[in-house]
Amino acid sequence: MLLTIDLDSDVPIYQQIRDRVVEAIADGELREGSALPSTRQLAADLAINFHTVNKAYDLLRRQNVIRINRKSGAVVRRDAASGPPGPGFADDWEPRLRTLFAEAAVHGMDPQEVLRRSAGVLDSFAPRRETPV
Amino acid sequence: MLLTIDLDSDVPIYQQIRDRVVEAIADGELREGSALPSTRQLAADLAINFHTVNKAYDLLRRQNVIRINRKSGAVVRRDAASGPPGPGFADDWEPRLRTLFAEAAVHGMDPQEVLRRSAGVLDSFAPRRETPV
DNA sequence: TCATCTGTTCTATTACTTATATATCAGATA
DNA sequence: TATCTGATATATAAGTAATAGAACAGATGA
Repeated sequence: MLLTIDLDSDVPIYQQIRDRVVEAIADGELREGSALPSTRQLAADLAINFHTVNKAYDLLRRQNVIRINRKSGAVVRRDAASGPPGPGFADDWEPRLRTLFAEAAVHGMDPQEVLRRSAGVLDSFAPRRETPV
Repeated sequence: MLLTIDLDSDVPIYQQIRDRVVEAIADGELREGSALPSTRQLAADLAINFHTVNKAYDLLRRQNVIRINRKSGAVVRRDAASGPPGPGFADDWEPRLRTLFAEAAVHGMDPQEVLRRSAGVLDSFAPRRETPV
């Protein structure tokens, strides 16, 4: 199974699918250019409605993570992670980092442990492909 | 103004209030034991319904960030950030860290820059109060 | 050619969430 | 006493999440 979801979670299913796909790309399980399952196929595998998968894929497309062609289906964008992030991305991303870290701080997690776990997560990701010469 | 919200955001208002309060605590703007505005007062300041503030405060209470007494109102918990975080907290927190970092990676943010920004956010927080002797 | 699978689009329904609006009550306060 | 507070109840309007069924056109492989 490429992807698992939790129907009991309060995170919407389409959001879980988006998150799992993004994580699979970061982990290197999904390479750039590789195809995702068809919406109907993934919906059948997950035993959910194909409209829900459609919504997740559309979200990934709007976030420039995948491309969707009528011909080749949903494909991980080759240029999603090439070059520096768009200028607007960090402006949207860092406040969310700040909120997440504040939550850890308030619950008593030591700053050093936050950094340790952060480094651990980053180490678990696949190394960036070298820019072709 | 203790707190500002964005009515145009797709983040629910009660969630924004929760996030801002958590951040204010991490920043040291809200000390442990200090009181939050009354629900009606904050609602008036923000020009929103007091039920929305009520929902935010109730969320903060269920997440053990504040205490609510009929007498003293909403107060930042003294023991929210004392001692190590509950064992279940990290299990809930780290997957969200992983999702956020995966998003950065997919959008081409360098792991070193992720770490740099992480350290920067942690540095912006107020130092933990020393455990009384 | 034919059957099938694909993405795309449309309408519809159910259940839940978000935010608002009133109203009431009891305890605390000045 | 008048006022502010938290707490609780009900109601409503708008939006979201997920489901369901249907239809169409392009692509695919037998």
